[in-house]
Amino acid sequence: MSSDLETRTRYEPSEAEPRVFERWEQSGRFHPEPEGTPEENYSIAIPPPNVTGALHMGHALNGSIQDALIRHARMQGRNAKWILGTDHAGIATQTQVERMLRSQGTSREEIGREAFIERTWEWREQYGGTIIEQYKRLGASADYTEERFTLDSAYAHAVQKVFVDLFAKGLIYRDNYMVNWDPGSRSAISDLEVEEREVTDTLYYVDYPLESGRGSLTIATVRPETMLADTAIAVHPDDDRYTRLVGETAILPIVGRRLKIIADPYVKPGFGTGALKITPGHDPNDFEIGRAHGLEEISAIGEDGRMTPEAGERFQGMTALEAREAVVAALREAGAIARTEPYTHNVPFSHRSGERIEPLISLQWFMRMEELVEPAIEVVTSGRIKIHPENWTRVYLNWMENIRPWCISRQLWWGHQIPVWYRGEETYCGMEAPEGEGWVRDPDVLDTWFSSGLWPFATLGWPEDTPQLRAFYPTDVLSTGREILFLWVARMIMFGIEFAGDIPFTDVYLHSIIQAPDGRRMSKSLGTGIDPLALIEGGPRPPVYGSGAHPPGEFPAYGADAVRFGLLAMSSSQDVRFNEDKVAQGRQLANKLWNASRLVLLRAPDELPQPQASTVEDAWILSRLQRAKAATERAFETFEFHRAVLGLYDFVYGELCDWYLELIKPRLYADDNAEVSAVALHVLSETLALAHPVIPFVTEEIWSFVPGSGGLLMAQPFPAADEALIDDVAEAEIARAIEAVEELRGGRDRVGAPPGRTLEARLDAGGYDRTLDAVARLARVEWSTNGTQPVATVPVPGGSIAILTSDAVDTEAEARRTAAARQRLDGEIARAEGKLANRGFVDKAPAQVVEAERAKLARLRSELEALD
RNA sequence: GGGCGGUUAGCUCAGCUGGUCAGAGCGCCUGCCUUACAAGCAGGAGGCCGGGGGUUCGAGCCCCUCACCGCCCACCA
Repeated sequence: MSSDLETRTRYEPSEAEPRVFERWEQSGRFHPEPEGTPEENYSIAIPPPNVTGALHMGHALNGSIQDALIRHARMQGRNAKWILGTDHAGIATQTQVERMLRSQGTSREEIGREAFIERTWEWREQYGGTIIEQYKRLGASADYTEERFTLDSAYAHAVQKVFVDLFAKGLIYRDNYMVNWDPGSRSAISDLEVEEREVTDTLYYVDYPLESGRGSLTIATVRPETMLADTAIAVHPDDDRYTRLVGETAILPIVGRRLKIIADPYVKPGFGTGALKITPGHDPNDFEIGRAHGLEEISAIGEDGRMTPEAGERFQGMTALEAREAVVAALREAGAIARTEPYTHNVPFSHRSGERIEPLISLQWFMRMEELVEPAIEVVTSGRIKIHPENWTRVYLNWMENIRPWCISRQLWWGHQIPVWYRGEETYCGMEAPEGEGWVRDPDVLDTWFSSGLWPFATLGWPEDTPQLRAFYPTDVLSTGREILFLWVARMIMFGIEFAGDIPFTDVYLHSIIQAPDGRRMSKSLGTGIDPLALIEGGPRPPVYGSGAHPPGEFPAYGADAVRFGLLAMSSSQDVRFNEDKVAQGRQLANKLWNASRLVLLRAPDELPQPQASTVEDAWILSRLQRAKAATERAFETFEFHRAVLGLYDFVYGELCDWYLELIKPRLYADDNAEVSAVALHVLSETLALAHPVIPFVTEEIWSFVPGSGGLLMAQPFPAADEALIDDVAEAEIARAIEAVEELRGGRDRVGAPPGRTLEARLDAGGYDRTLDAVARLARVEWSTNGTQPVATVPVPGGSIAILTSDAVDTEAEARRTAAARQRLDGEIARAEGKLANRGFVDKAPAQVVEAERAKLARLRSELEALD
């Protein structure tokens, strides 16, 4: 294997990653034994992806986050379990299978419920494993040995138990109530599955004649077809225009129904005509008003989206849209339409099917939330559960405080069937079918979110008292997108407290949403989505992703580490545009680590002493390493993953490779290099361990070449910062040397020195005692004490360096350059002097800030002086 | 209608409690096939930190306000 290291100058993720994953999985370390307490252990329950799903960017980002957290905890020596599984995803899955059936020329109605469910299970067998395999490709160190599915029999048992218990407590009830009817999936959906879209409709002004014959009342509506179900007209109680009419009766055009004119403060006098038709059967507000006033509820539109017999013979069977046209035509004919105007407003649509929601009254199961909400609020206000970023806490609390009943029944076949049976007037709720003949089970299934609300504990075996539950519940972190904070997170908290007896997790991390490069949502239908696997293994790059350095065509095979790095680097603010450069940056980092390791490993002797700093650069890199470790640790603690990865990148490039390795090359190439090898290897090993949670593959691969490493990097301790190794003196000296080298290189360039040429230079600055040779070598100069006139002078910390020789010097340009440098220094000196002359600054600023300013001034002055 | 983010180099973004904070990656320009890496190395150009007020000795960083952009929540026909 070591031949790879010698010959390969490029790290090949596609070659290494599958091999490394194999080793991990074989090691059994993804599966923790259910030992110890939840406090000692660490666990994360994955937001279960839909079985129907394929890995998208959201999964990949969240997977990268969770895996980083899990690996970090595991390396800290904690028994770490990443609970894995998939969700049966009622509507989504049923839709997919129905589509398949249609393509086969049949339908679910045709084959019947039992066969349909069977087909769906088959479908799941065939396609349900896809996303799990994709998580593996990402490097997810989840517990694959205990994969869960929300329809597994044990899980179903938990769901039934929760329902039965809540029913017994009276929190679940059945009622005729206004629901969001989704004509697309032919099911009720919850408020949270409704999305508002802006639509321009026509606002019709319709005259409703008064029964008294004394004129008419004009109302405004965008849905004239619903007037067939009107049962009243409402005006505001203080609306002087109408108060005299309250209690009178109007006649519903076309239908002729008598409508009472009522007063209700809900009506906005300023909107439309100030008179509102009340349709309790088809409008949520009207429904409330109707119940408050005891109005009749008429259902003119049925669950099939067509007009019911109650709409009248003329309209029965029409779709709502057809009925609208017919009603308008009839009204026009009767001269009842006063006028029309275009009207733009928000209209509810189904999140799932995309169809316009039809509010209607339906017999559904509901869950009362007040009792469960209270403790779920308390655990957050008390800080037992922390939400990150913090400002989402208020959003959570606000929603919880205004919570409404949850419609939990769905008119689907795929899901947890409601454990309720009916016989005549009797209703039975229980885990098993009731004894006796003639019972019919409720055909509806539960909202998918009802079952996924039990995820953190049902996956661990609840309601049984299992070792897994005892070892890993409560879990530690729940990482997810904020769009399901209410849909899912809030419900897990409520169910967790109520049924598992404790909060389900202590931290909720709401990650960024990654958008397409043009700022739109990543979506299949828009063509703005990309497949993370295409990034990892190579694949099509859609047009919106192609530009500049990344033209449309194919993604290169970046590898999983690069994708993980890139996604974490992008995840800073709440909405972030996908940036392929960041992924490329991750690939460069992997490659850099690989090559840095080659430099160190291929030269390290077999016998190494204890690593110990013997030079200033050794002390420097050890000191910088401690800072990198502390910064990484802090980033993990605060869920600031972009800082963790970009900080690592900066350390590896800006300190380890660009400077430390360059500084030690002469020592490394010497015959007796054991001492420096020991330090270099130590720093390399710690860096690999530090980076492992975010780029696990390449670090693990390199680790296998580290002499004496033995075992897996994933099982090594996570490096902790050692304060004792912080060395401010060494840091200052190397910082100074680096600046001098950079200044000199710039100077060389300006005097036109060929890259290979060694120049004569004179150091007119202090503080370089231990770095003289290093500066000379890295800047390719030879120190001289020659007092001749320099061809160029560069300012460096503590003075200046005079460049004495050169082949082709543009003295004029260099003079301009020196003048510019002088001008800059003059300016900075003036600014510093001004600051220090300011009494306010000297008196009020902290002493150390003032001191630093004085030191800065002194330094600038000496640099200016040295230029002359 | 309420709330939350964002507006910093050509592009995508960092800038933690206000004091070397004006940065990174990519792109661009100039050199280098220097014995870890050409998917590399070195150097360089490029920004009144969205506009306007204010607080402060000192403000991308705090306050107010305006303007756009994005998202979440919300029962105005």
